[in-house]
Amino acid sequence: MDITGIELRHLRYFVAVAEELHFGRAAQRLHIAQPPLSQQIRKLEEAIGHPLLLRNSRQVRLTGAGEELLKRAQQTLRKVAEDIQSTRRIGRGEVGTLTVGFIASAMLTVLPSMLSEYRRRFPEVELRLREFYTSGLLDALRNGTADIGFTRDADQEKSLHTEVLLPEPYIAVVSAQHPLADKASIRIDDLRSEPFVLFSPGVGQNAWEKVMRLCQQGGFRPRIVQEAPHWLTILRLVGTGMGVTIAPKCVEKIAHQEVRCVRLRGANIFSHLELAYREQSLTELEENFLTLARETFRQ
Amino acid sequence: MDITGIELRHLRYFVAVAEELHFGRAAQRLHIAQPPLSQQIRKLEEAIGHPLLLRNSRQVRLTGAGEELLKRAQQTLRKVAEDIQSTRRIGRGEVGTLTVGFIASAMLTVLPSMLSEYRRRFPEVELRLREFYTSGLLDALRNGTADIGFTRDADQEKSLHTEVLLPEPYIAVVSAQHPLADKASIRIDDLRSEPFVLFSPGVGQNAWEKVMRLCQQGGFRPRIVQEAPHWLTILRLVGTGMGVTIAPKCVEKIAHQEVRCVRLRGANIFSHLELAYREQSLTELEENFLTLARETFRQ
DNA sequence: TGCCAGTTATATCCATGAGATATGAATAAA
DNA sequence: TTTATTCATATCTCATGGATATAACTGGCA
Repeated sequence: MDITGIELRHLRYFVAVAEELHFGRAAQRLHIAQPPLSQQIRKLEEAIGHPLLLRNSRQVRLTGAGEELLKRAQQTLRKVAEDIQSTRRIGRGEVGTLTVGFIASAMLTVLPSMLSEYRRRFPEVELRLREFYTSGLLDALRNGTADIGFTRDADQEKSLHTEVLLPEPYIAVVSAQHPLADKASIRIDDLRSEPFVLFSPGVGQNAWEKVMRLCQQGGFRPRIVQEAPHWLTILRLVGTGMGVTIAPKCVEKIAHQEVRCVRLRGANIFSHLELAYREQSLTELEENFLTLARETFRQ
Repeated sequence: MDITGIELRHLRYFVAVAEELHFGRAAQRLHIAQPPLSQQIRKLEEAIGHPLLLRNSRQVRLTGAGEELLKRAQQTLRKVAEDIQSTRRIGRGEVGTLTVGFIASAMLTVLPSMLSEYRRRFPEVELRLREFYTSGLLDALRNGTADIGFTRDADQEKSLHTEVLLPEPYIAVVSAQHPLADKASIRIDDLRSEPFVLFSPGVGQNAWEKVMRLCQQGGFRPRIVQEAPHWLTILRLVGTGMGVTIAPKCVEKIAHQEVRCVRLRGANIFSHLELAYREQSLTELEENFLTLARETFRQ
């Protein structure tokens, strides 16, 4: 038997004998009989090429080589146990790094409390948060810059999987001075002749088209007087009377005094907050995160 | 299979697959067929409780847990190899510490060059040298303060083994002014009426008795006027004309102008320079030293 | 001196399981 | 669709780890 024939079994047995200095007690501790223990120790000694234990039928002692190997084998056994623990913790998704991309409006939902809960449950996962527009987030997911993304109305992509977390109705946002400002609800075609301030189309083809289709159902094409990249900007502009906008319902959370949010009656198109990730190769880390996300948004 | 069922074999196999990312090539590298390799990897995954490799029949990839285990298993395999190397070096007696005790007169023989040669051959052995009288050296050997001793005419001790390295004839040392000073050789009974300066009897019963027997063969009991613990002291005293002495032949190496060394004709008692050590449990380190000592003194 | 007790080594047998061979299943490329 | 590649499954064989029984050795004790 050469070195490649040495197994952890030999080290476990040797450590037991070296610690007990007694084959019988060591065998008991290992839950095997004494003769096979003697045999395995002999094989180890043959593989190493030197005696490790001096036995006369009255006492067992370690040779110098045996003392050295005892010290090192104890280390090795401890190390292997630790290695397995550590591997299991990663396997359970308890340790590691997870980069989560999100669009700004996702932070207007239960996402913040979900992230908070995740940190509580998995304190040893380093959670990196990065804000994107949906289109940029899809790129980031594809090239691995982000592991999981919260997107809105993402375009379908091969290699990326998306699932709807939260379907939100659209609302109209108008200036507080606007004639429609105090209505409980309006119909989309009430806005046909209004100037529009809309989210920039660069954020995603699909998101843009949903708004266009909504207007189309009202029988008009919106007259766009301004585009802007953030809902806060858009709401401020709407507040000045520059125009009206159509937004997912969650945006009402950041509505201020100068604007009013009005429900859109009869609209059957929804804005979708989605969970997006690379289809293949979900780690346990990612699975754990996804599971919590689904649970949180289901309510 | 739980953790105690994990063997180095599993780690070796896993590292091969994880490095090759290909079961077939890994199996070749391990000189086994592919199916048993797959089986062993599966067992390892079951023991750990998490998948380590993601395989679809086109490619093999590591999971996060797999990457962790790969890194750690590589370390473990390297460590075990180093442990065995290190153990073997100690087994070969190439590393360690050896305490050698000796009597002063041993340094008048080939011992110094033997020690020099030993250091050349075993540079990683720390050689500790301690000077004793024979009786003290035997104590030191018994209680483990010294591992190997160079003694002279040691008393027999159970548990200590002694072997003769160098039988030396006795010589007479007289003052340069002494009537016998210029004889090529004398007989022991030529000294019958001389005053004697002798080595202290405390150094050992046997050594003392040998000198007594030598005188007895000359038909007299020596008249001892002085005892001293070092040959250099004795020779100085002899040089002053205080008396004569009987010494092992090697002492002539430190004879100075005021004394003369004279061969003793017809004496058949020899002083023995010996090698002494605990009988049981000679380490390779000690064996190597003893072998070189025997070789050196044989010449 | 010889017997006893305690301990390790040896002999032999059995059963587990590591590994081989043959084949199936899955998937990407042609 | 076919083919080539690759991993998994099924089955068999044989090596070997472990059990049992016993021998050999050694120190203590009568």
